[in-house]
Amino acid sequence: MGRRAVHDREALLDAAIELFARGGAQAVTMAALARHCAAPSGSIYHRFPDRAALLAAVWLRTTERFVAELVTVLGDTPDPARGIEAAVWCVDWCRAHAAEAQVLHAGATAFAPEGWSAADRHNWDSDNTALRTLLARTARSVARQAEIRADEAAFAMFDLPLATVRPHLAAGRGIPESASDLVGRLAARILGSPA
Amino acid sequence: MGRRAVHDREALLDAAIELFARGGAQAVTMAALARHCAAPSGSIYHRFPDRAALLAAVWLRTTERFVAELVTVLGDTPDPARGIEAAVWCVDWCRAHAAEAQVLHAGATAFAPEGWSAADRHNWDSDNTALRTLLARTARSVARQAEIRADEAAFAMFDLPLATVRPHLAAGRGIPESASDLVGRLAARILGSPA
DNA sequence: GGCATACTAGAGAGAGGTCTCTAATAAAAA
DNA sequence: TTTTTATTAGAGACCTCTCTCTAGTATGCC
Repeated sequence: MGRRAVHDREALLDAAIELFARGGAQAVTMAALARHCAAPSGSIYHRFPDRAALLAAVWLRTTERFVAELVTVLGDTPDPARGIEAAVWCVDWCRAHAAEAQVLHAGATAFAPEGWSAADRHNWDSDNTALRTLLARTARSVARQAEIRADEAAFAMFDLPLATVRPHLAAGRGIPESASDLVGRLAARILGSPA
Repeated sequence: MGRRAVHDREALLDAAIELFARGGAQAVTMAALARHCAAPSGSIYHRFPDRAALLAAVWLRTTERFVAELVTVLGDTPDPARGIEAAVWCVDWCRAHAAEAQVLHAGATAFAPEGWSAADRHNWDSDNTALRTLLARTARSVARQAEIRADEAAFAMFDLPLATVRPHLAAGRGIPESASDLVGRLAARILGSPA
């Protein structure tokens, strides 16, 4: 099968995410990645045809991992209690994955998707529509049972945890345990369950 | 008094904010700003000693303007009703100032404050402590009257509107009117006033 | 008018990043 | 062993950006 890889794709992406967490997208350069991994630039270009492909891969792998876990947390037929759990889980995930949380929190636009290849753009689109339908379905289901509006339920489950986590990520701090508590309380208040 | 300025400081900052809204901090280069204003690079460097000073000015002017208006909205002795107004006002401000909202939403770290001059860093520090004490005082006052915790009140007044606005900013869309409604309802629910 | 001043104007050096290209190398397959 | 192939290795052309430096120009004041 040819020579065994010293720098495999996953390790390079891990390093790229690390660079991103430290200095934002502008710190994720092919040259910086090569330095950080002590790899020659050729090895980087062997995996990623250009910088846009690297940035796309950082975004896509991170979001896909996050959503895959989120799906299992939400389960098949989410109710308000499950919605609160999901909100708290988002906070806990950010605490456990500090660097990837920075990626998520920066949003796709930080990775210059306008420069991505057609294939990467397509993957991004499918991820987006899949996520949107998942969230819409979940929000509707929870909102019906909690007797509130769907946009309120959606906020409580997804925007609320990200908003709580955001100041800590921006400051480069870790996420305190109290953030999970706060999200649990607020989500409970919005979703109307006993606090 | 010397020659009249063709490119004055405020106009350059407006242009820089425009560039930021379109392409993030990496798009705010001295060269790009010069191109965008059809000014020679010398004129840019006449106003801003280096790129870090430009980025600092973009951040500082934007936040100082926002906070100055916020102070008047909050008034002297904020109560829960005033807190809800402030939350909705944040959303309306973002709608009315799309480009500056992008700056605010990106956070200071997007402007590489580690490279700022000592003077700019100092201004940033004072702004921060002033804002923090303002928010803490407001949150305490509102929380006492609403009989909730201070961190919950702070969330409802400041993090909540930013979180609601965030997805729209990230997508490059304008802020819909419905966002103001949503924030009003959620803030009312958290602050415990009649919805 | 003449002078001082504040600004415009833009060339150019130097640094760093992107990407291409060729050669070397290690491991699996024949 | 020989061949094939995936990968490492890194030199180098090209581009863009930052920042410096010198010269030119318009305006207010004496």
